[in-house]
Amino acid sequence: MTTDEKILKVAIDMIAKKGFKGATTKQIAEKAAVSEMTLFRHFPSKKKILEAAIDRYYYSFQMKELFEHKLIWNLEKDLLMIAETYHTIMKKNKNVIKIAIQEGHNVPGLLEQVNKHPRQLKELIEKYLEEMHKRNHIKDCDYELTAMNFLYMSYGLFISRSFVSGEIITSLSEEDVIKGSVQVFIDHLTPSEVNEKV
Amino acid sequence: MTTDEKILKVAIDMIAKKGFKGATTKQIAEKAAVSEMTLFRHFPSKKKILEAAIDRYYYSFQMKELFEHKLIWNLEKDLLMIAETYHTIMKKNKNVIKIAIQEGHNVPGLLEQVNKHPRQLKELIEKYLEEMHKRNHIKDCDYELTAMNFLYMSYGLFISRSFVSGEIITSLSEEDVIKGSVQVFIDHLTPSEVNEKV
DNA sequence: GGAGAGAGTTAGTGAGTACTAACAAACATA
DNA sequence: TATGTTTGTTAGTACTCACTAACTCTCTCC
Repeated sequence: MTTDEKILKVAIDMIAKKGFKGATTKQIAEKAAVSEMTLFRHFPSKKKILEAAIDRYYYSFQMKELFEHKLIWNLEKDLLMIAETYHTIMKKNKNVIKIAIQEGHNVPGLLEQVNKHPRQLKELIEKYLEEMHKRNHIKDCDYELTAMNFLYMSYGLFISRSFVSGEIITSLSEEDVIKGSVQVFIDHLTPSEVNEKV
Repeated sequence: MTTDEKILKVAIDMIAKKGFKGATTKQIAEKAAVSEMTLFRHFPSKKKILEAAIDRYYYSFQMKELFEHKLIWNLEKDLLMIAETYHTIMKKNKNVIKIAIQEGHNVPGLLEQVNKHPRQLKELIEKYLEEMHKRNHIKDCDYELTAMNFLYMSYGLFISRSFVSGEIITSLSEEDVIKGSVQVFIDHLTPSEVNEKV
C-alpha cells in the first residue's frame, strides 16, 4: 500500500467515526504509521485529504449495468436481488454516507453525490415495475411511489443498523428483515387472483 | 425565556448542525445573546451543556397512552395515524437524533435513549397487529417483522428528508409517500378475499 | 437607599491544532 | 559511488478553543 493510500484509508475511517473536526491530522498520521510531516507533503491541507478520501472511497456503480442483465422477471427473486445489491453498495459506501450526514453541507457536491445511487435505483425499479406490469406479472400502481417506499424501507434498515445501534430494537436478522420486506411488496404488487398460487 | 433556556435552545440547534466540536461556546453565547462568561456561569462545561440540552429537548412519549385510545381498528386509518404520529415525534426530536447519529458513542446512554421510542412503537404495532388478526381484520403473519418493516420505511423517509436532502430524489410529497406506505402494508396484511371490497 | 443576584467586559491562561522550515537519514536507481 | 526521492525528526508559528479571574453595571426587593 502506498503512503497516499494508507493516509486516505485511515482518514476516511477516522473522519466517519469522529467527524471532520474530531479527527486530527496528528492522529491520522499516527494511525497510518507515517509522520505528520509526510501527511502534509502528500496533501496540501486536511480539507483536501477529506476530498481525496471521498473520491477514493466512494464506489460509484452504474445501476443499469449492475442490474439489468440480472433481472429474471420473477418478482420475488428480482426484488431480493435488488435489495441485497442495495445493501452491498451502501455498506461499501458506509463511511462516505456517514460523512455526508454529518458534513454534508460543508463539502460541496457531497449530498448530490450520495443521492445519485438512490435516484438511479429509483428510476431503475420504476422501469422494472412498469415492465413487470406490461408482462402482466404485477398490478397497476404508482411505480415511482412504490419504488420510493421500497428504497425507504431498505434505507431505514441500513441507517438504523449502521449508525444508531438499531439492532438492539429487534433480534431479527438483517437477512430476515430483507426477505420480509420483499414479501410485503410482493403482496402489494401481486394481483389477488394470482396471489393464491403459492 | 430564561438565560438557561436561551443557551440550551441555541446549543441543541448548533451542535446538531455543526457537531459537538464544530459548535464553539463563543458562537453559542453570541447567538443566544449572552456573554460567554454567562454561559459558563450557568453550565460548568461545554459537555454539560450538551447533556442538559439533550435532557431538555428530547421529548419522551409514552406510546401506549399516545396511541391506544386513538386506535379505531380500521387498518388504513390506524396505520396512517401511527405513521403520522411517528413523524411528528421524530421531527420534534430531530436535533437529538442527529446528535445521536454523530456523537452517539461519545454520549453515554444517548443511543439507548433514542432507540426507546422505536422499540416501544415496535411492540405497540406488534400487539396491534395481533389484535387485528384476532378480530379477523388481517391475515396471519410475522407481526414483529411486519412492525419492523413498517418502522424502517418511516425511518428511511424521515432520515432521507431530514438529513441528506433526500427530497431531491423524488418530487413526491411526504404526505403522499406516507399514504403510499400505508397502502403497501394494507395489501400485505389484508386477506385477498377481502381485498376486493375497495 | 442598600444589599445581593445576575449579567457584561476585559484580559488572560494553557492546551491543542493545522501547518511550516530546515536538516538528516534511508532508499532505490543509474 | 553519486544522485534524487521519500521519509523522519525537531522545533516552531499562528491561531483557536474551553474555561477563568476580577471588576463593573444594573436590576430587584426590602
